[in-house]
Amino acid sequence: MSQFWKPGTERAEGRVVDDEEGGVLFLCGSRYGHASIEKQRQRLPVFKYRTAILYLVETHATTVIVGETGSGKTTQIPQYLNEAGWAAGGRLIACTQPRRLAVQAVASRVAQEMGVQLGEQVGYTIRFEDVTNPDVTVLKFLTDGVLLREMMDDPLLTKYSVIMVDEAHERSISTDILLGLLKKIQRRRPELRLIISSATIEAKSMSNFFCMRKKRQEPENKEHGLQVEPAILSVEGRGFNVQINYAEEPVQDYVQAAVSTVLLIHEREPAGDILVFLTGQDDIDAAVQLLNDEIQNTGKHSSGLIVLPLYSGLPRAEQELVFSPAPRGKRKVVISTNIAETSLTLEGIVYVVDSGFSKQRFYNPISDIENLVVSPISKASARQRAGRAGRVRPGKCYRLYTEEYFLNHMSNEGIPEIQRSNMVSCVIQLKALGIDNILGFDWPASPSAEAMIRALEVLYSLGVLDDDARLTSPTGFQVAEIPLDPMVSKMIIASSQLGCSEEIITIAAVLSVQSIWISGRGIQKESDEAKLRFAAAEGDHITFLNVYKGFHQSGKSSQWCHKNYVNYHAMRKVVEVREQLKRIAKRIGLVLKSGENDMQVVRIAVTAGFFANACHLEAYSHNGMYKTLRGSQEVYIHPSSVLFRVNPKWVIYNSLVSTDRQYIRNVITIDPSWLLEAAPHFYQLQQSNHLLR
DNA sequence: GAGCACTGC
Repeated sequence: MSQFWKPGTERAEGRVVDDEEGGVLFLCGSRYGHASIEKQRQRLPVFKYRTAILYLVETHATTVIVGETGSGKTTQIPQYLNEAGWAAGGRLIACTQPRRLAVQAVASRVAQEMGVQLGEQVGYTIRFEDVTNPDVTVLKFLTDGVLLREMMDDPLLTKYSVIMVDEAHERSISTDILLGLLKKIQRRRPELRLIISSATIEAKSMSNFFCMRKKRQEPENKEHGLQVEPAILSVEGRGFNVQINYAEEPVQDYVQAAVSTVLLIHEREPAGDILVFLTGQDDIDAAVQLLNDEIQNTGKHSSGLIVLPLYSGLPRAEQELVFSPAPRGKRKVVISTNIAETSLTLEGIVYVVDSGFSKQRFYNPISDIENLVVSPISKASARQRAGRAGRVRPGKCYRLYTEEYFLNHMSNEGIPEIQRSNMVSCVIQLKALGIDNILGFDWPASPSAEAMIRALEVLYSLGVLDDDARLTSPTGFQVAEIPLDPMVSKMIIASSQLGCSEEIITIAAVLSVQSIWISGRGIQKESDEAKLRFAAAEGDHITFLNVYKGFHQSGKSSQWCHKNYVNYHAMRKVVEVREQLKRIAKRIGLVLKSGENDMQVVRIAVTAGFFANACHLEAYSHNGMYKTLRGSQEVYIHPSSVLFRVNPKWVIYNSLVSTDRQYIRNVITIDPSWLLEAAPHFYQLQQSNHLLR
């Protein structure tokens, strides 16, 4: 192994908190810390940890907490705050997480530690689930997205006295919006305490973001006698040391290199499971195949390996396999996407193999296309991946890249999601919160001007924003209330006027889940045939209505789904989303009505939201080439669509995926005259001549 | 005749 692998030099890479910075309280060092920090650090007993946190919260408007897995910050800090009386006077302490499962897990653990019933003093709120009691709940755990929704009714979050934002370093869109808004709220509510929990490497930039003093236009905070500079507090976790090994030479083929590394670990290292990080299904299937071939060919050499793939698209039952412990004398190898980096935690992992890559979404505001691209990960991600090896005992991490690359070429943080995404939903959310100057909003990381302008254009064309970029009434406010892409929301509002909202809400719910079909190798033929049973000549949206109707008539039966190659879990989610959408529709004054069997009116409602995605079949095109009306891009109907090879003259699509060709997915036929009715301002006279030609 | 990193309201 020494021929290939070189141990890391274990320096204090990226460590940003230091006692020389002043105002930094060291509770203890980091396991990555170097010798000088080790010497100076003090190990304080737990009661001082509590005292320190309370002191910081009493004296600092914002406190940035850094710490490692198992440091207890997520569960203990809320309890300390509660004991210190921050929840007195009917005020609440809120703690956000980016994921639903984490919210549930943390809330139930805190309730258990406090010896109270979940949903009483300690509760949680996630989409579709509110386990709180307004009269007695003092500690409330929630997803950051839910807190953002709450701000639409209560922009200053007046019922909370402390807000803790956990996992802020992950920089999800919701977290970034929330951080920007919290900074703004703090000017109006100087008594509000913020606790930002972040990975060490991000602590300094979080602290800088919340530092009021830097902005000259904010001198009034001194009047409140608060220290305006955020404090940074570091806590130690219970994680074990992970020895980092780097490739000696740059790796040409990371799938092959990952496979070789797994075999070497298996041959030379003591018992313990292996977790391999690759980028996606293709890589993973290839690696699984290579490993299994190796096991067959070499017999004894690699026996005792159990190879398991893991990615979110895998059927539920196969995903469950990775959680069961390996039988005695066997070693489990889990080959995974990023899902195992944050969303799932596997026990028993001692060795991590890190390819250094992941798939990331990138949005191009000029072409308005989102792409999935294999990209290098950040140091923060690399460290998170390595940490997965140290949960049960000291572990080892094998990085399939050189140390020189890690130190000198890998970026610290990675590009925040907000700079890689379409801004349409984000802009309408800020507008609804009364942020007028969208382009001047103080973000932790600013989205590109092009993306913001494109979003404003789209919202204007939908009639959601007026000439002064303010929300229109009622459409703009209604669209903002619906937790979906604004084009889908607009379609729902139109359906209320057209008298087919029951059908359109079903379509909106289906479009909001990944796929309602079961797919997989070996069942393509059967599932295609099953799909034909529901296929509608009008296109995919109407096909979805047929599936939902069948599911509903079966009594929402899982057997029915199984028989028809329909994904039962997805359909359950459709039902849940549909119910939520109906509640919201009623609240904002929409009419719930079925169009009965009139599918034309349903297609007109779809056009009202998605007119910008109209395409027409190229004349004399023999291979089904379409061109988009806006932009004249060449696109093709995706083979998964019921309209594939049918090639009607005029269609509208829901989404565009870009691979070797541009494919349009979820496609429906339209009459071009509807475009002019839906958006006369969008399709000007010139285009209308073209349309009628 | 293809292809789906991962969340979330």
